[in-house]
Amino acid sequence: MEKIRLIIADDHELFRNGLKELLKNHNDVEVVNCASDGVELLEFIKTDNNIDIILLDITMPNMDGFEVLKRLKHLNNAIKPIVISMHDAGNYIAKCAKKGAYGYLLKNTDQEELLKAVRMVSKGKKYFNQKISEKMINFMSEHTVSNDMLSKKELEVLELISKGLTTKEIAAKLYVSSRTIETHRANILKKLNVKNTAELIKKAVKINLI
Amino acid sequence: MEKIRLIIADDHELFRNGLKELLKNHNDVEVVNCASDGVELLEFIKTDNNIDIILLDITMPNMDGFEVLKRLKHLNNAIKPIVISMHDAGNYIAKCAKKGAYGYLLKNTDQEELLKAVRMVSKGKKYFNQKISEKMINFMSEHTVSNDMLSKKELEVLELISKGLTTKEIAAKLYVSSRTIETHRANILKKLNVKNTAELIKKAVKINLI
DNA sequence: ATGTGTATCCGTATTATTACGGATACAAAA
DNA sequence: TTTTGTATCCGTAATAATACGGATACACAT
Repeated sequence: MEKIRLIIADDHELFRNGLKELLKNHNDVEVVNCASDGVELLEFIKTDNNIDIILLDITMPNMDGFEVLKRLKHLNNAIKPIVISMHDAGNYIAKCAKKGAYGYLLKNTDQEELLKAVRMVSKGKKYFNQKISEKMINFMSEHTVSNDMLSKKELEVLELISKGLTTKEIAAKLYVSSRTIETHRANILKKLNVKNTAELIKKAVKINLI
Repeated sequence: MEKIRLIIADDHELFRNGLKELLKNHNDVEVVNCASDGVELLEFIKTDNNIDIILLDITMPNMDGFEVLKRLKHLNNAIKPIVISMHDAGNYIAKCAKKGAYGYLLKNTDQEELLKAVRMVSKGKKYFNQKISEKMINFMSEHTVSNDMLSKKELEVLELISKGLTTKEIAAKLYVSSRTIETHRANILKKLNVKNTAELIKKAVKINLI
C-alpha cells in the first residue's frame, strides 16, 4: 500500500514535532519533511514532487499560509493542503476554502479527527467539519453591515458600474443625465472611502453590496 | 408557547400546499400565508411584521429568491429565510449563504430535517447540513480555474489595480514605465473578456484571482 | 532552429473618470 | 417647521483609462 506522503509546516517546533510523532504511529502516513515557514516549505516542494498533503499553519513568519495556498496552485496543485490553525474565525476559514484548502482543522482537534481528515483528503475529498462550515457560513453573511450606507439609487448605480457599464450607459438606462450618475459615483466613492472604481468594486464585493 | 410563524413562497401550488399540510401536523409552527412569487411575498411582508421564517424557493416568476433575500435585509431583517430549492449547485448555495439565508434545504429533504431546520432557524441559528456545506465549499474553491490565464506579472498588476493604485503608481512600484502597465492592463482586460476596470475587478474576485 | 508566449517599451487619439465648485426640489425626520 | 438626506441637474479642468498601432529581447518548448 502506498503511504500518504505529507509535510508539516508550522513555525512552532514543539507543535511540528508533536504532530510528527503522533503521525508516526500510523503506518499509512509518512511525514516526509517539516518546514518552519512558508518560504522553506515552498523551497522543499520544488525539490520533491511526490507530496500528497501539507498540514499548513496560517500564522508563520516570512510567508503565511494564505500566500502558500495561493502559490501552491501555480506550483503544484496536486498537493492538497490541510490548514491547521488555532483560529476558528470565519474569515480565516472562508479565505482558506476559497484559496483551495482541502481541509481546515483547529489545533485542538483530536488525533482521530486529524487522521480522518488526512485520509479523506488524500482521496481527494474535502474535509471541513460541521462546526467549521458553520463558522464560515456565518462569516459569509454577516459582512453585510453597511447596507444603509448607500441609498437605493446609489446601490442601483453601483450594481450597474460593477457590470461594466459606463457612466453614459447607466445614465441612459436610468433616464437621467450622465452628470447625475457621475455625482452618484463620486458620492459612493466618498461613502466607501475609496479612491477609484477598482478599489470600489473590490470593497463592494467584500462587504457584500454586489 | 409562541408558535413559529412562517410563510411559504413557491410558484408551484402543489408544493406550497403540500408543505402547508405537512406543517399543519406540528403545533409549534403556524403557516401564516403563502405566496407564489417574490413580489407577492414582499407585499405581504409589508403588512405583517410578525413573521419568523420564510420558506423560500429560488426559481420564481417576477422576482426570484435571490432578489427576495437581498431586499429582505432592507425591509425586515428579523425575518429568517430558509431556502428550499431543487438545485444543489454550489453556486446557488454560496449565493444564498452570502445573501443572508439562514438555511438551505433541497426539495427532496425529508419532513424531519425540514422541521429540524425550521426549529433551529427560529432560534436564530443557521442550518446548512454537511452535504450542502460541502457543495458550497467545493464551489468556492473550484472557481479558480483560470489561474494560468494570466501571467505572473499580470497577476501582480491586477492585484495592485484592485488595491486602487493608478497606472502611474503601479509603474513606479514595479520600476517600469506606465506604458508597460497600461499594456498589461489592456491584456488582462482582453484575457478576461471584460470591457473596463469595474467589470474586471468583479470578475477577478469572482474567479478568485484576487 | 523555429515558434510561442511573456515582459518590456513607445506613440497617438479618443473617451472616461475624478475633483472641484454650486444649485433646486422633495420627502422624511426631528 | 426646520433640518436633513436624497435625487436630480450643471460647469470646468485635470488626470486616467482605453483602443488602436507597432517593436525588441528572452526563455522555453517543439
